[in-house]
Amino acid sequence: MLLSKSCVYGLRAALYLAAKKNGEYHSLREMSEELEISFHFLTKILQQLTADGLMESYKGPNGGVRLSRKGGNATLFDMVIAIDGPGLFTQCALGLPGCGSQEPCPLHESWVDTRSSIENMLKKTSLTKIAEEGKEKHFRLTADGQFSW
Amino acid sequence: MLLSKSCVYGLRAALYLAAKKNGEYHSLREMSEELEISFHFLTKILQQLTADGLMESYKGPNGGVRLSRKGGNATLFDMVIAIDGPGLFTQCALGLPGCGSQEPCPLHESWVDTRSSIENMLKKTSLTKIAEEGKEKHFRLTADGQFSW
DNA sequence: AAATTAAAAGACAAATTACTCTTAAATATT
DNA sequence: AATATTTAAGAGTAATTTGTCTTTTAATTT
Ligand code: SF4
Ligand code: SF4
Repeated sequence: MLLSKSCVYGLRAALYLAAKKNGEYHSLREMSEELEISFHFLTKILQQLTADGLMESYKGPNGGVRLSRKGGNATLFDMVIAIDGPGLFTQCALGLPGCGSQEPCPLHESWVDTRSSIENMLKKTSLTKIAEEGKEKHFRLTADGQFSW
Repeated sequence: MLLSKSCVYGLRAALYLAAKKNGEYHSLREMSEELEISFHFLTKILQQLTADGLMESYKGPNGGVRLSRKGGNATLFDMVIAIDGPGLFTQCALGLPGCGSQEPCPLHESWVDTRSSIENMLKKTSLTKIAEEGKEKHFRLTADGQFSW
């Protein structure tokens, strides 16, 4: 798997918030139900994202989470880094330490190419752009496609 | 992580055998020591590859494993499929079922592109080609670079 | 035939990832 | 002030991946 489940859930939640745009707080309960993600698990994941400054939260009635300024301008890459860390973009095809820093292997060139094609794709894709396209084209965020933007 | 550890170990072992080329059997003990992979774990992994017809094994003194005809002509893609299964090439960026078969999301196009760039890279890279280049250029198969072709 | 070598198979253990539950802290409403 | 709402934090459980150990099976050597 390219991305961990935590990461995928985090992305879905971030897209959810980006689509609602207006900087309102949305409760985790609401999000977990609409996105069909375990409430407590989602809580954990979004805690990471708020700790990382990509989201901000507010406690109490009508509280919830929303994208921070930083989060609103973020790309998929930023989200992936915040949750899965940089491993995907630094680690080596053969699991050897120090990719590229020592004598390379024949895989190196092709590997580094595809690795940065992943990286570039994630970097050029901003949350808000995706969310807008998502609303236009009615893409789904849930397995059953029941989620409406 | 793109590839599981099992998969990475399997690839290293396959490259090892491809580099030795002459269709001799190599014992798992020898390979596990040279490649610095746990003997028993490597055994399990290569059992999968022999079950899949990519390698063949021989018991008893001077026994071991070697690449089968099929394995000798295999690409990295074949190895990955045999160990990690097709998930990497079929699963979706957002973890939704049925990628592309239902209404797509805005991620779909970029996602499918990078996904097939991974796939193409693995498909165009044959084990034996890599092993030859590896010997020429003295690339490393182990963390410490001590392994010699 | 007996002993040795090496893979196959299966049970087991540790580590990581995925997920759940409970309690605490902050904010709002009454 | 008391109660309700909602996130934070932490402990605990389940599942998967990773790694180990033991026994069995096939082949060779003596
Ligand atoms: S050269 Fe190949 S083996 Fe060496 S670090 Fe880069 S990808 Fe890994
Ligand atoms: S369109 Fe997007 S969400 Fe839908 S299956 Fe393809 S990658 Fe996944």
